[in-house]
Amino acid sequence: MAFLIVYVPFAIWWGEMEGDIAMEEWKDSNHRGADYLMTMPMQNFLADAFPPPELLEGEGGFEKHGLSVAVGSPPPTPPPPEDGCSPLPLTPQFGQKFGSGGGGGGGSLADRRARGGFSNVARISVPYNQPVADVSSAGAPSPYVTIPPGLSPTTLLESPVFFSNAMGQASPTTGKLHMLGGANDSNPIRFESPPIEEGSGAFSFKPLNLASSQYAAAEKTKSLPNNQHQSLPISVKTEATSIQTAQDEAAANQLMQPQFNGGKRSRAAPDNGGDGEGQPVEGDAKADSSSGAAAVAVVAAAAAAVAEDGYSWRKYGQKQVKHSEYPRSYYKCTHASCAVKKKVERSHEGHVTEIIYKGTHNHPKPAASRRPPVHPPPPSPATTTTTPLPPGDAQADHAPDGGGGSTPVGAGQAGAEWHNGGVVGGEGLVDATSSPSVPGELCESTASMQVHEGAAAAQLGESPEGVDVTSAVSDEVDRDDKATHVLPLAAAAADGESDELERKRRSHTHQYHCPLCSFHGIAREIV
DNA sequence: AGCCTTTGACCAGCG
DNA sequence: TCGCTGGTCAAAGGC
Repeated sequence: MAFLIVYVPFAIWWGEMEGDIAMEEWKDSNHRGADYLMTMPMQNFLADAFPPPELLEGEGGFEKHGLSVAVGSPPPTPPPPEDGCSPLPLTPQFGQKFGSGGGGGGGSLADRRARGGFSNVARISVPYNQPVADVSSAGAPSPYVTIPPGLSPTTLLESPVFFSNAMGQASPTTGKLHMLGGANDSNPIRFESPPIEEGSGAFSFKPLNLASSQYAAAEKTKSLPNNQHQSLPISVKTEATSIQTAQDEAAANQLMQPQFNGGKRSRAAPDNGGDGEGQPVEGDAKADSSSGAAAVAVVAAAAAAVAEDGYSWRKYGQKQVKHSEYPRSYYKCTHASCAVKKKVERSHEGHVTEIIYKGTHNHPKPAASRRPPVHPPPPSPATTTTTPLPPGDAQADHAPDGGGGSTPVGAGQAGAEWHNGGVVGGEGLVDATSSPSVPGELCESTASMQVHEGAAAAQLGESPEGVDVTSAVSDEVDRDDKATHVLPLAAAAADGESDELERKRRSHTHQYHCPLCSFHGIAREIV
């Protein structure tokens, strides 16, 4: 089946967060490829959201604002985030023993290796440490985040994750671009319906950088003036079996707001692989966020949405997969008649590197009641600061349940500051601002995150700070899971994968930055 | 008591 | 047919 893949990169901001976040690199102007195929039947959602490739290319590529989303298969149902909390990955999975490999405990050597978890260690840092600048320059592919089935591409696109505010920056993905046309004329990209083909779309977000780890971050901070953030790659993929309709939007809407209210996390830990799921971004966000409370909320919601879909999930397995550095956790929707499943890969640090949804929820999200109560975020000092929170620490609560976590706490309240990757193309920033709270999964440091109202401001006419959204069109052709699989940017770069691959990967991508949390997100279209 | 996570084992697909 | 790999099951235990 087709997948909707979303890559959400986490980035860590080093140094100033100001609006400067230039995501330049993100865009890959050259590669849009003819491949830009949006074959998914998601047209419904995406139609507006994605600009035609041509448009994108206008600027050498893609970088226009907005996300590009590829929809592969039937649009996933957008799960409204219910739980207010998004789980943050607090607990690294380092010593964790990974689920049984096929062989189970006694299993084959391979299994043992996999389970050993040892292997992971070596690999862990790779993706995260790379400085953004490098990445961008390198064109490193970013990791992705998959969009939950519950979320419709549209939702994602509009979600705060990608855009600073609910209003949503105009972006191909958001589908709002077309609306913004006037405002953002500068943007090359307009959202006319992008060429989307049914059946094969893929929507993905990739994490750009990899320096998610605090450790690395700390060091880099000093050294990297410009490269202020490192990102952690997160990919989210969704395989949707059915098409979503209004439901998605509704869900999206729900995600946007309610979530933030909840303070308490639900138990379920959706994305987390069981580790802690994300915790709602609380706290700090508020500090600065004041400026964009609303926007923040939205953003957070979006983030949450990505990270958590608002549904309740039960983890039924974990396993180290060969192609992935990190263990993959398997979740099922706890709803009686719902067969939706999702696979979540988390880094040892607890960052979600990839989420793959399979199926579509055939039921409404869990009652709001489950949403975590809002926890007042502890004021975090460094709201804007780059100091990355320790993965675990930052989060106040994580909202576990799949849905759970959808939102982080107070997301609305929390003001996590997000920057969307500006258009790399060098165009003006599109600001999107970020969301206050990001689901832990997506953003570890959510607590500290603040939201810039950039996006909102943008709409308002204010210039967004640092939020850049980049979109690129890519040639990407991969459809299968592997194809969708996200490689850490750093790794990719290091590996020296062909430029093309990276280009492809980056194509149709949009970047997002969260100054505080280092969350970088990239949406990528996969055909 | 219910729900969830953990994790070894089992199963199916593929080369 | 075998081995590898990914996905799922289910017992045990925790909250």
